[in-house]
Amino acid sequence: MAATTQTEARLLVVEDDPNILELLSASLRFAGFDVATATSGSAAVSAAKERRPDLVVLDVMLPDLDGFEVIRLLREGGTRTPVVFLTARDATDDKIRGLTLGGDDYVTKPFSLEELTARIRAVLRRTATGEHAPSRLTFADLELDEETHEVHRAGKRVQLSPTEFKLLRYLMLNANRVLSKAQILDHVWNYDFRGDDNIVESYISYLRRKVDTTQPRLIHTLRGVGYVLRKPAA
Amino acid sequence: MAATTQTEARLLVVEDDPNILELLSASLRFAGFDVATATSGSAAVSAAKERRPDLVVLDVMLPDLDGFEVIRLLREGGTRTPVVFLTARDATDDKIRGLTLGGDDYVTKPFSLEELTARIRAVLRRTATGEHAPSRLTFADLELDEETHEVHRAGKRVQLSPTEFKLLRYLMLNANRVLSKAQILDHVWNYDFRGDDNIVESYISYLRRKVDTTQPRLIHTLRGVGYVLRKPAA
DNA sequence: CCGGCCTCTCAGGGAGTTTTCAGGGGATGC
DNA sequence: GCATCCCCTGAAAACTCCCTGAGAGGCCGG
Repeated sequence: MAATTQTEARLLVVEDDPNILELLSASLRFAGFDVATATSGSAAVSAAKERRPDLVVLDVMLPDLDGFEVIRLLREGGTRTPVVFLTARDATDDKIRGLTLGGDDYVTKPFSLEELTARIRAVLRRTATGEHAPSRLTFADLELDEETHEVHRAGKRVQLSPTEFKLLRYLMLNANRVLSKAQILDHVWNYDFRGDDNIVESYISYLRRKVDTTQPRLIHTLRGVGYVLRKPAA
Repeated sequence: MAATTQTEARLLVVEDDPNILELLSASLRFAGFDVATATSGSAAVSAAKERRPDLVVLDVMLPDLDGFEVIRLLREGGTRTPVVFLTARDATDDKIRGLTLGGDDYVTKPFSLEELTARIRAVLRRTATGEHAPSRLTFADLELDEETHEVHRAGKRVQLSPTEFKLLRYLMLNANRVLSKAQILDHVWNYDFRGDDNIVESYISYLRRKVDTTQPRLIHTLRGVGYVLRKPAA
């Protein structure tokens, strides 16, 4: 995905399912993060002590220690590394609650990569030394605020559904880059989605109606290739 | 979540239960306080002498000295640091009673973070040099007074139950920020609450009926995301 | 001990959102 | 010009999430 120049934050991704781990590390690397991995709780603890990551992406269910244990061990060591947990959908787990207190966050499986990277960015933003890193993306006269979930086109506020919002954010993070429908599906939709490409066309259509009715048009179709967000050629 | 920029007051949190200590220090830090911790009465005394905190959050039940002893030792040393005590629910202890006289306060376990931070703010406000820091929150034509517990909408007095009041205060402290139901649950409800999200929906519904019946509507639902207190789109 | 307020749960209904499907139209290539 | 492929979009089905009324249970004050 995005060479969104993530200022090279160091991540530690902890996940025992090799498929998901591969998916995560590949796409987070591509998003510009410096990624290390671990497949068990104990390995995670030592890796974290050694590499001192800026943030840990941590599956709650691990073969040996569970995610909370891992964090407890790390924090006993005095490190206050922020965490984004990965949890099962139905996890009404007591411990999950309380996570939003210390600036940590969580994402429920199955998630979309857009969702996960957005949470990671948000947590890093909050814990960044310089107080308020901007949570606002802009492109031409388009503005999207990740914190307030507000979108403006040419100064006018636009209401978007969750999927529309994620799609637009993905386009904006990758402005001027052509994105295939498969690519969009892989990033914006949950990784277990098994529908067809047409849904991307549908959502592009919705987005155009809501944010691309004024000149100049910003969302362009490249027939047989994909879509791209860009200003028309000069 | 509250980057409510707490003017960086220095706190000393004294609590022997590691889970609660972690909960407290993480969230108070995140609320903008400069937090130091201690897990015993004697450690608390020396930490307080060394760091000179603006306020001490002090569990009454400690392994060595009890909270009152700690305070006695400190005050013998001439320091007049304000305190917020943490006590068990049933502590009908006489000593607790006298606390509110000296400008100190107490919160009974299990508490909500909203409750605790509100008490801390109130005590700091009272002991602040500049006499009366404002205890009134306002947003649009909504007014909430933390001291008198009065709420007005468009100049008209509104009666709220305790939970409704805490929820509204939390929304107002975080105006224009989107709050998920999980986040609201974490902050407004006691930390041992084990119910589901629906209770937040219920209380939002109560609040709307009491304070959001007039135009413009201020409490908005962001489907699939959370709630936000804000003025309608420009 | 009774009544009233408050908290919390449950479930039905409704509104908004996601997904699918199919027809039509424009672009592309022959 | 014609056939084909790809994309666009309206419509509707399927689904999810949210709102709210009703009521149980607890707590407090009378």
